[in-house]
Amino acid sequence: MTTRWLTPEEQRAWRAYIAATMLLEDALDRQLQQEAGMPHIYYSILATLSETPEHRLRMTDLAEQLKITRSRLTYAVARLEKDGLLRREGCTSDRRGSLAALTDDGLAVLERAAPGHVETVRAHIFDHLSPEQVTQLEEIFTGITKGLMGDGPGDGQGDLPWLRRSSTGCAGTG
Amino acid sequence: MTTRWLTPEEQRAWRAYIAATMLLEDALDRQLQQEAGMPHIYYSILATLSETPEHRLRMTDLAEQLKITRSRLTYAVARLEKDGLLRREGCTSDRRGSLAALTDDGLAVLERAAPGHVETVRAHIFDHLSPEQVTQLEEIFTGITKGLMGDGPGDGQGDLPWLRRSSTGCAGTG
DNA sequence: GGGTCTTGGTTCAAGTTTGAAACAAACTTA
DNA sequence: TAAGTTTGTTTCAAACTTGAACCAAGACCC
Repeated sequence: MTTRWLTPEEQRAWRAYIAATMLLEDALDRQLQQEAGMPHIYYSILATLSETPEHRLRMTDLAEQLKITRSRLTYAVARLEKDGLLRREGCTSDRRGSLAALTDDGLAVLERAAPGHVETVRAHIFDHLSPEQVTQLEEIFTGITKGLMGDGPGDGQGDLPWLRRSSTGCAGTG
Repeated sequence: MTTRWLTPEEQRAWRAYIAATMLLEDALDRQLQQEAGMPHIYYSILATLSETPEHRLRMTDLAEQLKITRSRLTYAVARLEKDGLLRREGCTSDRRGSLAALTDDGLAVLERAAPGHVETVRAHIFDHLSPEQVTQLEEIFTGITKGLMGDGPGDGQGDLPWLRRSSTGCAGTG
């Protein structure tokens, strides 16, 4: 079948998206590198852990929530552990499993960096958007995400990791 | 001043954006790695060159158009040159300058990969969007980009590189 | 119990990106 | 024209990411 090229409108939207994404990632990384000594995705790891009741999560759950590979997460967690911001724990109920658990230091770093991070996000994004545009933003990217998650390996239906297994089944030390 | 945290709506939008962006970058990189043996940004370098009349551009112009650092571009161009997909040329009118020029091989690779790339972009994005959403997407990200470009080093006004200097001032060999 | 398959996670080597420092040509100014 | 400054680009070392290969533990099957 002959290629369905992008229309001029689509091209403009696509280029605008790419440009903004590049600049935004850069701005977030720079800000967090300055104020927390780590790139954005590392900060997100800490933030995600802090949102669970036990402040800990299995590696695979963490990776799937953040949409990164397990390999990438392994290295990131190793670095954060070396810095004392989180700790690894074995999983008692499934001895293959590993948990990443936020330390007090990690939580402190997170709380110190959060205001600056939020301010950056707000300044670069939400200050430019009307409430309707915020809604549009969510709808657009939720749809895209759904499409991208159905594609991957899996059955395309029950593939959402947080529906598959209890993440807290291992957090017995809390 | 006390932190202006994100509202629940903003949080949802932000998370949707982050998730989609991660998955999308992955999907594009994987597709282009498969079909063209290079990551998305490398493909974009070739694509950008192909859009100029002379199929060549100065390093700084290329970097600014793609929103990447000059350092990153230097390494990427070195790799692409090693692969024979582009060639470096000196700039005659300003002997500090370097040009990257698309080779015939580079153009061939680009043309072979383009349909698959466009199809991926379409399948993952535009197939999920109404025409109104395409317009919204452009407006939202154009605004964000403008904000991010005003911030950086520069006077915040005439800082658009393509208005500063003729890029073709060096392309004398065409 | 002994195969086999799957799942959770790490490791390896190669490739990519980063930010700062270095370099060189052009511009400015005295 | 000899500083000193700015601009265009590369280089360096360290950090990060990738995909494939690997290992170990659970699950399944007879």
